[in-house]
Amino acid sequence: MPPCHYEIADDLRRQITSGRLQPGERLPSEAALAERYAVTTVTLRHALAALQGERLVEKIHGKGNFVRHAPRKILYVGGWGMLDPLTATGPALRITVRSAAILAHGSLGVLLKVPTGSPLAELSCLTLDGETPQGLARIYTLRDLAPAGVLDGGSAHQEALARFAVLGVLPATIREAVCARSATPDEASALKIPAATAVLAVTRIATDSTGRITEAARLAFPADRVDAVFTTHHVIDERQTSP
Amino acid sequence: MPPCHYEIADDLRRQITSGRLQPGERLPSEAALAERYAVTTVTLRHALAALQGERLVEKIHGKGNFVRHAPRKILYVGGWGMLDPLTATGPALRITVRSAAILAHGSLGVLLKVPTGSPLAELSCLTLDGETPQGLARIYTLRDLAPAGVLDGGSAHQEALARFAVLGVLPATIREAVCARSATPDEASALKIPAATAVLAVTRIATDSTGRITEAARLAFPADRVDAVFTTHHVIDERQTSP
DNA sequence: CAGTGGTCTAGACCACGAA
DNA sequence: TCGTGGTCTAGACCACTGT
Repeated sequence: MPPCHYEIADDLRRQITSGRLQPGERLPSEAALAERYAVTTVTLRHALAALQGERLVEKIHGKGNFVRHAPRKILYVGGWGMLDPLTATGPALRITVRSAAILAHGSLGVLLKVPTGSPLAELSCLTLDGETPQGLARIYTLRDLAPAGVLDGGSAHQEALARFAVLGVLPATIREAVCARSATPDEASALKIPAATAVLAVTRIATDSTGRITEAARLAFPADRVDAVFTTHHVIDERQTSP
Repeated sequence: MPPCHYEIADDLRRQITSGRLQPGERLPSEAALAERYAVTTVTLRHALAALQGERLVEKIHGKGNFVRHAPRKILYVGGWGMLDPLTATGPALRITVRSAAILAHGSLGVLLKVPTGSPLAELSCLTLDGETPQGLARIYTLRDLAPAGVLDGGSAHQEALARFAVLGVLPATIREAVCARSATPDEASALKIPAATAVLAVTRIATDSTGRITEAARLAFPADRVDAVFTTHHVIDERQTSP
C-alpha cells in the first residue's frame, strides 16, 4: 500500500485536472481536508507540497490553498535573444531596469573573458506581467562598448530591454547555454518564487566578427512560465561543429 | 528570527560548500544531527529536504545522507541534436534502446502533424553513466519514413541513438523548444529521480525542405546534469524571424 | 478578533540495507 | 539483527489575512 500522502495528492490532483476544482478556486482549509482524509495536518501538508511542486496549487499564507490558473506561457526566442512579442506583450506588461557600473569579478570575468577588475556596465531587467515577475535578465558589457544611453537610462533601449534582446549592434554569433537549476537566492527573491525552486536559466554570449565578446547575459525564468525556442537551418550546420 | 530549519540547512550548506564535508562523505545520521541541533527528526528532515532540492545531498534509504559529487555535466548540442561526444562519451557510458511500432494519439499527432492513428515508429533511448541515468529520449517518426534498421535494432543507428542525434537524413530545419518542468511519472522512474523533480525538457522537430516533419523527439534530462547549448550565426538571423 | 497556514515536538511504527 | 531513513500522530504555539 502506497504512502497515505500519495493517495491524498492523487485524489486532489484528479479533482483539479478533471475540473471538479476550478482554477482560482480555494481549496478547503488544511484542517478541513485533514479531517476529511482522516490524517493530521502534517500529513495533509505533505500531500499539498507535491501539488505545489507540480504548480497545480498555490499556497497563500493566511488565506488558503488555491487552484492555479494555467500560466500564460511566454516564449524566449533563441538567436535573437528576446521574448516573443506575440505572447510577452500585453497590456499589463511592465519592466523595471536598474543599471550599474561594476567591475569584473569571479565568474563574470570568465564569462566575458576579461581580467578581474575590468570596468563593466550591468543592467538588471525584471519583466512583470501585472504583479507576477516573468523573467530576470542581467546583461553585462564592457563599459566602453556599451551603447550610448544604456547606463543613463535612455529610453531608446527600453523596448529592447523589455524583451531581453541583445543590446547594441547585431553580433556575429550568439551562443546560448540553457539549463534547469534551482534559483539562486537573489533570483528567487526577484522572481518572487520560493527559494530553491527550479528556473530555466539561459547564459547568452554575443560575439562580434573578430571574436570579441560584446555582451554576456544571464537570464532566469520561473520554470513553468517560459519555453525557449531555437531554430536551426541546414546551411549553418557545418559551422556549428567548430568550437 | 528565521525558522529553525533554515538555519540548520544554512549550517550544513556551509559545511558542504566550504569543503568541511567532502563529496561522497556520509553525513551523521538524522537522529544524530537532530540531537546535535536540538530539534526533532521531523524538523531536521525539513532542513535536509532543502539541501536535496539543491542537489547538495543525496538521500539513500537505509544507508544515510551523502554529500553529492559535483555532477559531471554533459552537453546537449542544439541544431545537430546530440550529446557532446567529448563529455558524454566515457568508458562507463551505456545505452539501452527499445523500439516499438505505435499509432499516433493525442499530443503526439499534434507534434508530428499527422492524424490520430497514423502508424509511427517509436524509439526509447536511455543513456546511463554507470548506474546513473543521464537522459531519456523518445524519438518518433512516421513508420514509412523510418530509416532501415531502426525498428529491428540494426547497429548502424546505435551510435546516433547513444547521442540522441537526429535519425535519417539531415533535415532542412530543426526547431527545439526547451523548458524546465517537473518530470512526468514515467520520466521520473526511467531517470531514477524522485517524482516531480525538475527536468530540462527538449522537444525537437525536424523538417525536410518541403516542410514535412521527418522526426519529433522528446528529450528529458535531470535538471542538474546537462546544459543545452545553441549557437546562432549572423547570416541566418533574418530567417529566424519567420514563424 | 477568527480563520488560515507555518513551525515544531515527542513518540510510535514501518521499510530498506548491510552484516 | 541493527542502524538507517520514511511515515504518521496528537497537540502546541506562532505568523499572516481579513473582519
